[in-house]
Amino acid sequence: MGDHAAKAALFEAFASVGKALASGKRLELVDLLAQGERSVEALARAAGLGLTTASNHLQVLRQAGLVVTRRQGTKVFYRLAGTDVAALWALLRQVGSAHSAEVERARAAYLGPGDTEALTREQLRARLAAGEVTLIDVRPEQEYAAGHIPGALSVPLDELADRLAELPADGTVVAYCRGASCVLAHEAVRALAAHGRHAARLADGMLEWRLADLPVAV
Amino acid sequence: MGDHAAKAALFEAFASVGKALASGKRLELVDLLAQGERSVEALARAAGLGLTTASNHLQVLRQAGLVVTRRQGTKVFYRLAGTDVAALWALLRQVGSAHSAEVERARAAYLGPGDTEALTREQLRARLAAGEVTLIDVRPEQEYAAGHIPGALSVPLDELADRLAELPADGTVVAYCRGASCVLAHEAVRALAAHGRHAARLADGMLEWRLADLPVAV
DNA sequence: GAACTCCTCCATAAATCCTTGGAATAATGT
DNA sequence: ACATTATTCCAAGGATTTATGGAGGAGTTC
Repeated sequence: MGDHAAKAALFEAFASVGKALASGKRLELVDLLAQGERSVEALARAAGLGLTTASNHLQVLRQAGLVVTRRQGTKVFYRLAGTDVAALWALLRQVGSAHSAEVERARAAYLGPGDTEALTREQLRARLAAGEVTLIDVRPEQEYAAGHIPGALSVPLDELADRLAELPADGTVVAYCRGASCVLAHEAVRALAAHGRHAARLADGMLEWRLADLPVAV
Repeated sequence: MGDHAAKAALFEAFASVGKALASGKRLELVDLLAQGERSVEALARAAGLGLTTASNHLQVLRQAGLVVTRRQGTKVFYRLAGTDVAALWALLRQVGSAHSAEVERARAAYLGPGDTEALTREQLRARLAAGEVTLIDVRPEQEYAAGHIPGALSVPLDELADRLAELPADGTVVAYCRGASCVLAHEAVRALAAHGRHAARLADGMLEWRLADLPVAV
């Protein structure tokens, strides 16, 4: 009947999923994995973690069922266990942004002043279809290769300053990156504006684009 | 620029939302709050927690922005900070059920054999509209009062055995409760079947009904 | 099979979290 | 003012989690 122990066990099982989301380091890993699969070493480097530390965190994520692995040669590639995991990460972020003052403060401090022009996905699609904008993907090239918005040009943020010549001088350039809390597009817009270009950014990023089931090019 | 400390701070801020979801006890509180607001004492009693323990957990949830409070006289009522929080809880459960073997095991152990007939929301609406079924809400009366499916009769599980006379002997009775991992409807169906009634349950429950923006009676 | 790469497992110390009782606070009633 | 009810704050122990080195396993190359 009202089996107390069984109920507690079920909620503890759900909590182990919550626990997986209870560390900033692990969330960084999830955020990276939402862009595509990666090896342990690549994840550790990208997240600035020690190898064993990264491996430990990945075990926690795996135990909770959020990620799965694939072995290729000596390397082990991790990826998210499903679209629903990406959706969970996106929703966690949204809830935090909507209700936590602490998140809002940290968001503003990291992303910078919210004065850059932002386009919704729908606006971007319309302006892309009309040929009114040049779209650039400012994530690292590897992430572009794992899937990007059709029509986007890969211009990693590092290379942006050197590759301004490739972008039309008079049109609007729209930058996008990983997702709603990714800093790359913000910085790209500021850099472009500093060079006198008219620039805007996609309000969120590739994560939300995929979740909206919009077409993805590879 | 690539301000490492600011990025870490933002992800830690998101993680504090994750931490709020990292305890089975807190998830029980969230599950209760998804049914409607309650006082601290009522929550502690319903979740089987010490008063100070419950208050502590509620502080964690509040700090993360998942719940908000309202004072009325000497009592403090807690409620979820928004629909998105309920959605987050529902999605966390779904992800756990989909990918974690541990969750599946605990779910089966708590909810019992999955042999009871389940209806989707759409099926239920159609059969209700056609007058083919009697719908009963087997949650505690207080939760029914805070909002229920239109046309449902309040028959808390405790009272079900004594109130069989109120239910048609030859029709189908459909029971529902809090949500997808709530045991009440499962037990109600088993109890009804044991008394020779034809019974089924709504596959999920009130939480998902609200999230689907279906009409709610009060 | 020896050397090598990549990753996981284990042990440990530091940090953090959970639970619990008792004191403090806030609103209400006498 | 004082007592009462409902909740939060504080402190302390015990349990859990985290970061990090070093040992061990799996797969590849020679």
